[in-house]
Amino acid sequence: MKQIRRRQVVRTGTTVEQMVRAIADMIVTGVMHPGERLDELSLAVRFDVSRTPVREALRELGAMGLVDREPNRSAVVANVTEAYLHSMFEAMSELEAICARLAAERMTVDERHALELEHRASARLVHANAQEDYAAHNTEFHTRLYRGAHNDHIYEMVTQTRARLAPFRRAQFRLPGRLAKSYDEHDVIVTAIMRGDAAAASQAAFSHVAIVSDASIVFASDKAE
Amino acid sequence: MKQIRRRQVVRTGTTVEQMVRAIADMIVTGVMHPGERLDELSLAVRFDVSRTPVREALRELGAMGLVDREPNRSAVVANVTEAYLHSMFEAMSELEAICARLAAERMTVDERHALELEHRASARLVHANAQEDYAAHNTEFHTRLYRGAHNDHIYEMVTQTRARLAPFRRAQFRLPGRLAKSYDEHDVIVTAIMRGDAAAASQAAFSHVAIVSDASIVFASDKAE
DNA sequence: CGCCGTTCATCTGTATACAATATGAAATGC
DNA sequence: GCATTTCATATTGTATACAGATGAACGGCG
Repeated sequence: MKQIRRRQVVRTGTTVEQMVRAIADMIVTGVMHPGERLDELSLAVRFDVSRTPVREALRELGAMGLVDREPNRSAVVANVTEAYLHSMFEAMSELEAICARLAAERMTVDERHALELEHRASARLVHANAQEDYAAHNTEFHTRLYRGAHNDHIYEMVTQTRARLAPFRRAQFRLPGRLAKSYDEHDVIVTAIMRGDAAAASQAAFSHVAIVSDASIVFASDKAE
Repeated sequence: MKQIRRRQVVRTGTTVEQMVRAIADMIVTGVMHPGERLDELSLAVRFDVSRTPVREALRELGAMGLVDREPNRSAVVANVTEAYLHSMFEAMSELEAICARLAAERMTVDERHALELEHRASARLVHANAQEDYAAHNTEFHTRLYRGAHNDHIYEMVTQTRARLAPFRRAQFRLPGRLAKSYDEHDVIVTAIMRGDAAAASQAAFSHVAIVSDASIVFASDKAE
């Protein structure tokens, strides 16, 4: 009498892994905001499963750092301290620098070519001030860098760090002129990588992320309620 | 009528967090070997809880990378590929280098002093060839470096990476002469940090870990059955 | 009028029951 | 005798039931 309406909600096979991805996605893409509650029952209803797999998903998200959990409290979208946020941005700079350096040394000819193409293609988006599309390109660009380092563990770390930072830098490309600056910075990185200049690539990648960090931290503190 | 016998086995409050730590510890300290099964029922009996919290602990360990999980199979102690192992060691070098650099720049006077004391104290262990004790000292020494970088996120990453590597470098100080070499390498790092030479500290830390990596990988492939 | 304790609703933590899947052994056909 | 199928058993995956904790509403009492 209480399961009259089934099958209305998320409509997946709904394994725990899929739930993890779905929830992580909501957090990373900003559908859910830091501090927002994730109560088990609501999620269970939403995904049309019992609380058991929901709990497992939440625990996994907790281990990833995307949600905060305390005993006998609902999990909440991770709401990091300003100090920790700063440490993540700094770590991100360091990781990007490493990736750029290794990429300059290790990328295959194909990878270099693809990176350059991706980069050149984004020029159009800058001129059109297509912020959404540029953001997507930006993700792709950086992912190519991370992959280009040819180190799976570093890739894991940088990807996870990036995911955890995502909720805090949503608005980065809204800053006036940021698109063009981003493009120029990418250009320096690409140029260095193309000529195999590890030091220059590393330096450029470090600054690039550091700049984004500064801007984002401002925004993050803006929307702190 | 069926809970006559409780409280016989592991004797903790046995929260999930404690189980995670306990199992992680068994893996990291080498009580359990890569590939070994972790079946839920055995663990449940062992910790005197039901399978539900055990499953959550295993999922968390899976997220940490300490155990591998596949659908409908028992979790097993993580058994990484040689390629991935190599990527972790390389990442470890990079992270250590970062920590040493930042530590050289940021450590407080007290921290520097404590690091130097810790280091000097270990000389005795080298002469006595006290491998176990030196291993403990070594952990402490590196932890001081990580903390000294004053970056919580990097600390998390390096700590987690170190934990995942632990099962694969158990025997590092068994190599003849390794203790003395380790001490000398630490010495270079400490000296550089004491005089605030970030570049030298970074370089020394990088090589130090890279050397350990080489040795460990040999050992790891030795004992691959 | 305000403070404190009680009660109740809500939610998490854990145990248990059951369903689904994989594994290994026995049995059967070739 | 070997391969294959079938079935039993062990183990994971999920749902449900219940116990414990937390927070809020309410009412008594100073």
